[in-house]
Amino acid sequence: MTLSKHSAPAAFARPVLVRDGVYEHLRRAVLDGEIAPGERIGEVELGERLGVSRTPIREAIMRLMQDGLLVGSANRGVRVRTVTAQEARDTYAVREELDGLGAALAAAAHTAADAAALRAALDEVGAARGDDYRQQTRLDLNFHRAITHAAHNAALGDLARDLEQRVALIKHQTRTYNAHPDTAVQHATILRAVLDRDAAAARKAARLHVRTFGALVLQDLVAGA
Amino acid sequence: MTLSKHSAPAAFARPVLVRDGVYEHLRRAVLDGEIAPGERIGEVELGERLGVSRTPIREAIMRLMQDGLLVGSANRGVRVRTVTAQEARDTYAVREELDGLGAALAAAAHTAADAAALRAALDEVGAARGDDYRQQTRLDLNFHRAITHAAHNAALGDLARDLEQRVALIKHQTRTYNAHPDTAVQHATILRAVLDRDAAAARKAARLHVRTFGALVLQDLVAGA
DNA sequence: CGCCGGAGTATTGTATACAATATCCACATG
DNA sequence: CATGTGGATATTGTATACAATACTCCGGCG
Repeated sequence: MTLSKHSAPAAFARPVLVRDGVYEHLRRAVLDGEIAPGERIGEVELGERLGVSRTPIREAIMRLMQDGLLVGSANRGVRVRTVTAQEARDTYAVREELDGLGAALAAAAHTAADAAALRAALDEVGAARGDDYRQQTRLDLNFHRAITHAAHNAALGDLARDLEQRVALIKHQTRTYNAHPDTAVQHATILRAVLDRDAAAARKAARLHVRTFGALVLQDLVAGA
Repeated sequence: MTLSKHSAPAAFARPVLVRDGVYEHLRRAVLDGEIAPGERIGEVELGERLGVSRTPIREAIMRLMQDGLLVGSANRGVRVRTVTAQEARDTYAVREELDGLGAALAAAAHTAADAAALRAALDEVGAARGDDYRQQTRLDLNFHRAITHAAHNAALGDLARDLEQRVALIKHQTRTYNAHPDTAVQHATILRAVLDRDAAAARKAARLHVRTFGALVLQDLVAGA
C-alpha cells in the first residue's frame, strides 16, 4: 500500500508538536521494553509506521540520545542502549545516593497530596500481577517517581528521572523482575518513614532498598551475560 | 551579501558531523556566558553565521534543551535558560550530595594519572587571574570535572556534567565570581583527602565546599534579582 | 576455500521547500 | 486615548530533495 503517507490520522496521541509525540512514543517503547536493548531503529520505517516525516523523528532521537536511552555512531543509525555490568554497578551506586536524598527531602517537604499519591502508588505495586515483569517494572518506577516528586526539588527530579530510565533499561536486559521477598517490606518502610517525616530513616530505608535490588539485578545481569 | 551560504569554510571546528560542531559551539557559548541567560537564539541567524543550514542547528538545539541549557516553547523559539533562586537552591542541594559521592569515589578509585591531572587542574585554578570571572568559572569547573573523572563512575560523570553546566548558568546570571577567601583552602583540603585515599574526609570536604559556594552564589542571585 | 574489491543499494546527514503559528504594526472603534 | 482587530511579516515546525557514507553481495584472485 503506497497511499499517502502523511494524511492518515496520527498513529499516536499527538500533542502540540509532532516531535513531542514521537519522543514520548519512542521513550515509552524503550522503557516498556518493546524495543529491546541493542535493537536498531530505522528512521524511515519508524516514520512510515507513525505517519510522519523523518524530521521530527530525528529530533526526537536526538533528545533520546541525550537522555542516554539511545546510542548512535555517525552514519550508522541508532540503537537502544545496552548497559554493561560495570555501568549498571555505577548507576546503582549513584542511585543509592540520589534516592536516599530524595526520600530524605520527601520526608521533610511532602504535602498531603503527595502523601495520598505515595499511598496510591504503593497500593498499585502491591496489587500488580506477579508474572508481568513489565507492569511491575512500571509500577515500581511509579512509586519511586512519586517519592522524588514529593521531594519538591526540580534538579533532583531531573537527575532521578535519568537514572530511573537507565535502571529500566538494565531490567529489560535481564528480562526478570526480581520479586525479592523483602520488596513489600522495604517499600512500606520507606513510605512510613517519609510519612512520619523522619528524614534520616527515610534515607536509610531508600538506600537499603536500592542496594538490595541493585545487587539482585546485577546478579542476573552477569548471569545472563 | 547574498553569496552562497553553504560554501564558506566552516566558522567553527568541524568534527565528523556538522550537528556535533554546532552543539559544541553553542554549548560553549552558553557555558562561557557569551549568550546571556534569557537571550533568544534565532535559527536562521545562527545558521548564517555558522554557514550551515537549519537542520543541524535544530538537532543541536534539541540536545541542548535536553541538557537543560536551553528552554523553548512551541513555535516561539528557544532561549538560554534562566534559573530561579529556588532552582539554584535545589541544584546546589543535589550537587552537594553528588560531589560528595564523587570525591569519596575518587579517593578510592583514582589512578596515578588522575592524581597528576588533579594537581594540574588545581594549579591552574591558583594561577587564574582574579578579575576574569569567566576564566575562573571554567577552571573551577575543570577541577571539579577532574575529581568526578577520577571517580571512574560513568553514571556519576554524566549527572555531574549536567549539574556543573547548570551551576555555570547560575554563575553567569549573577555575573560574579566569588573569590571567597576559603576557596583555595577548601580545594586543597579536598585534593589532599582524595590523594590520601581518605574517602570520608574527601566527601566531607567536597560537601562543605559546595555548601559554602552555594550559599555565596545564592546570595548574589537573590541580591541581583 | 577464504579473502579482497567494487558496483549497487540502503540509510543516514544536510539542505531546502512548504506549512502553520506567532509577532508586529497600522488603523479603526469605543 | 485605550483597545482590539486585521493583515503583513518573521520565525518556527514539518516535509521532501539531495548528498555522502556505510552496508551487501557477488565475482575474482591468491
